[in-house]
Amino acid sequence: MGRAQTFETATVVRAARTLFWDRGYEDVSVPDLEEATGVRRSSLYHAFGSKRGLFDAAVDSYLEDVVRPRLRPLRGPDVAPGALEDYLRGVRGALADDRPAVVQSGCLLLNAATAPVGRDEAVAQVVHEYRTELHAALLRGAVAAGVAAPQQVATVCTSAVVSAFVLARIDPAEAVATLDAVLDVVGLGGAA
Amino acid sequence: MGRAQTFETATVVRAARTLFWDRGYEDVSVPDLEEATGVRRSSLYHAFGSKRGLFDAAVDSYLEDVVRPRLRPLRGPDVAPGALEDYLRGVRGALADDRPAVVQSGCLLLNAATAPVGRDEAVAQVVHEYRTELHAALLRGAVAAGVAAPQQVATVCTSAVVSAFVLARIDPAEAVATLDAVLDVVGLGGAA
DNA sequence: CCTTTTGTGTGATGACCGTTCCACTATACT
DNA sequence: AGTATAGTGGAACGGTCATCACACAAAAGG
Repeated sequence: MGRAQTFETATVVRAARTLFWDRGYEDVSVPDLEEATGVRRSSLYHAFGSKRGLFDAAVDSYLEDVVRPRLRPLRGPDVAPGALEDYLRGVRGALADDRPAVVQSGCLLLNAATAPVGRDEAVAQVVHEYRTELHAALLRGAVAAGVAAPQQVATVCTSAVVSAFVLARIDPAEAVATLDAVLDVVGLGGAA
Repeated sequence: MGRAQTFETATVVRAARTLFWDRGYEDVSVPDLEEATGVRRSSLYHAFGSKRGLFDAAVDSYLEDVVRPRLRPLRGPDVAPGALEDYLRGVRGALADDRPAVVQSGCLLLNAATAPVGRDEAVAQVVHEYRTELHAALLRGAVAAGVAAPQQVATVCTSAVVSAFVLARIDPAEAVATLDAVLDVVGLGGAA
């Protein structure tokens, strides 16, 4: 019963996610969100409760549509030997991409970690879980690849990914170089 | 000639630096700065021109008093073989420190990198130079330590330091674990 | 058809932001 | 002592922020 929503929730969340990803939580204003989504304040507040509610929806969408698909090959019961290398090269490719929107945004969650909103308990928790999930996935990849010290390799790879995303905003070339170096050190960087 | 300043510039900059370090540029308001420094707006604007001017002074102070002293052993003409390990262990110690103010603040510059103010050209440039300087210093340390592939080792260590500082705000224990792992992988982590 | 329920559009709310203006105070040079 | 100069305190500025209140629009159930 009642009037039907004139916008598609997923589309609006995706638009908001792009904006938050690029500019961070606090630098995006509600008028900015209105413009990007084409939906007026009152509707956004009706649907999401607050700016923060929309951000939380954007974070969920980020995890579901961006993070998990990239991690999928490392999470199933059978992990291919080359899955870790594939993942690292995939991230490398994304950061080396010319499209500036992709390059300069880094990671939505890591950006939030160092921002004021990162001091929020719930946000900090999500970021923590993200890193834990990433590390666990890379560990599975390291084991599957048969490296000598999988635990340390996984941690080093995780740190490379984290710092690459942070550097992406400042110096994409260095971000790529970081991933190349870790591929070398870990012994996956050969002519492959 | 004229009236003398009633506050010591260095002290005020240090207080502002602590605040910016902890909370970031945009989350610190001018009233916050007044309270932390004990100096009124008009005097701050007279001395530093703007909130941004005070932030720039805080960044200079951070580089001079925090970054460079820690990097000193890696910059002179003679670098000790253990200097790289000492540096990494020093950062580890700082992050493992119980004092919450130290632990949870990460790095003033890296925090700025992912924040809105990081999109400012001048700030991005400073952060880039910081990372370059850090990498160069670690490279000297890697050469002095006589590791097999100094270039890659330096890059991996740099990435570990960067991600440790970012993680410090969310999960200090993981930040420490990251540095431990890189010490292991690089071959400096033995019983030493 | 008419009522109920839900979504939308407009406009205003109080709070806070960084910055500026101006009168007043204190120092240093003549 | 007198005057030019620089620093300080306090109040105010316009602008923007996130949020909300209320009237109107549309769809579903009786």
